[in-house]
Amino acid sequence: MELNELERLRVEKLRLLREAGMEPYPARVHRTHSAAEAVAAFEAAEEQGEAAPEVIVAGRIVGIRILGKVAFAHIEDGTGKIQLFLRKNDLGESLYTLFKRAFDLGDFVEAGGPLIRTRTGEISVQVQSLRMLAKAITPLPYPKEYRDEEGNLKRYAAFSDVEERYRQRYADLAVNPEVREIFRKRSLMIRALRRWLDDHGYLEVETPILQPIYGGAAARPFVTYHNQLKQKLYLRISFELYLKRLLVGMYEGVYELGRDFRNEGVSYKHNPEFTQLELYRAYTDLYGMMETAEQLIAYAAREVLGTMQLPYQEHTVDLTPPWRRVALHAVIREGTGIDYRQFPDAESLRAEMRRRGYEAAEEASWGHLVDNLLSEVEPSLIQPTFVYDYPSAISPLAKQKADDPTHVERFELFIGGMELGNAFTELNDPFEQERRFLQQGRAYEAGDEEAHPMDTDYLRAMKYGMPPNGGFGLGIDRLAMLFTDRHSIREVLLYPHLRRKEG
RNA sequence: GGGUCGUUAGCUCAGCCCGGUAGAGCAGGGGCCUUUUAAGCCCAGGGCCGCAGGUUCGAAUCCUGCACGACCCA
Repeated sequence: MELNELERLRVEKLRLLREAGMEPYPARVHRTHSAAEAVAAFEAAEEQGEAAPEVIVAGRIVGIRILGKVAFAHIEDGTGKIQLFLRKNDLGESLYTLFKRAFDLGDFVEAGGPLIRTRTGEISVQVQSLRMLAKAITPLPYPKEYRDEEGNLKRYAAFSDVEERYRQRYADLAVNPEVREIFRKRSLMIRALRRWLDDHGYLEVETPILQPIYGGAAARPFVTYHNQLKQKLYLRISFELYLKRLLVGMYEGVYELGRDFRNEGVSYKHNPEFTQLELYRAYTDLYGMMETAEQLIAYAAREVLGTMQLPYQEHTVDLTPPWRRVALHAVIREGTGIDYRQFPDAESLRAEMRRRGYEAAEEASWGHLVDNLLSEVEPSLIQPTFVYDYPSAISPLAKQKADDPTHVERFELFIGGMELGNAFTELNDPFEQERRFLQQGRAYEAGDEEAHPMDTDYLRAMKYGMPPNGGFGLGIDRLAMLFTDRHSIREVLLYPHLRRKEG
């Protein structure tokens, strides 16, 4: 192990501890109270006029102030912080000296003694016994905390280098409590989504991540290989086709919450693997899914944040249902001045887009050009908005509108200027589905690498009869961004993808 | 993929324009200090200045390339 100067000094302290008969990495812990429990126990005793309880607390040292023959330290555990008050008279010469010489910021320790209030009124453990639980060799970049003139808690030189925070997330979490809070909220959010679905007749299921044919979205897959079966396999880009097969199998409502993988660029709202919720429900449609989306997300906000008014970047997002519903052609015309319905082929739409100063790639199909126009509008869709009626060409799994087969019953949900969800009245006509797959095949031939592949087993399932149904997919990471007011998906992923770096 | 910016001590940063061989605060080390909470005071340390090359008597500083990251655009 290569050690720097600071680490070598701490290794020397390991020796000091062992010489004093104190094992730096013992197996047993004798904690009687968490930090929060100790504080509560003291306050309860104080209120009852009883003697202060004796406790043993355990945690990481996050602050030390040595004043001579007396010292103060704060330790932190999963419930919060508590102060240790150490006196030479209480600990004895040798243990007190060992504390001064061998205990550092970042060490996990155990301290026992009665609870007291110090002169400044802070509830503290007046330490009689002290053990090392795990000596830290590498110093954690603990910031200093202080209160400014207005009394706001400020931090001095906090560990904030974005790259290092992601590469060493453990250190980030250890020293930045607000980062821990992001992932706590994320977990509560996912729990709330599950609870709502479980309470509304959805069955949670698990479907293959390794798939012989990928599908359910427009994206390039990661490819892998099964050696024994001598078979190419894809990491799933969505759960859609496997979940809808289950409706053929007579489940009325199913959902899956898990990881999708898309072999595409990284951005503030894209990571190659991301978490998705997909749900499907028989005997409903696009409009049922709009209500489901509203109820589900509003419920999670109420449970996790206690409010429907979310501060997001410089905006306040109001999640109170019902949400705005606007047709795709209308929202695009509103934002760009182009009514794409007047330009029904790629050539004329491309010309019109260029005339208005928008980029339009030569090889882009009509459907993709429409999608490009939507991207122009996307950042302005801050309040929850269902954009509905999408071109069939870019929606091979959705049912066409009865009065306009060039469009399908599909919506995308936008909140905070991001696409959060996608839903259809699901296509359940096997012959139409076959035509769509063939159409996608032609698009692939024409150079669209994201075109949907043919899936004959899916067609076979549909031929047995698939009930009319609605489906909705929700980007969990982006919802977490919204709930925690983070502008980057990496802030809501514990281990975001980074390029490898030597050393 | 393109553009802009960044990378200096364990952490947070200054120094770079205008080249002369590296600084601060915190952390760490030694000392004083028996109620502190950014504790205080004194002393002494600590650096492949992202990597490689070029220009120059001399490069953290100027130039080129590369790596990694941030932001914007595609």
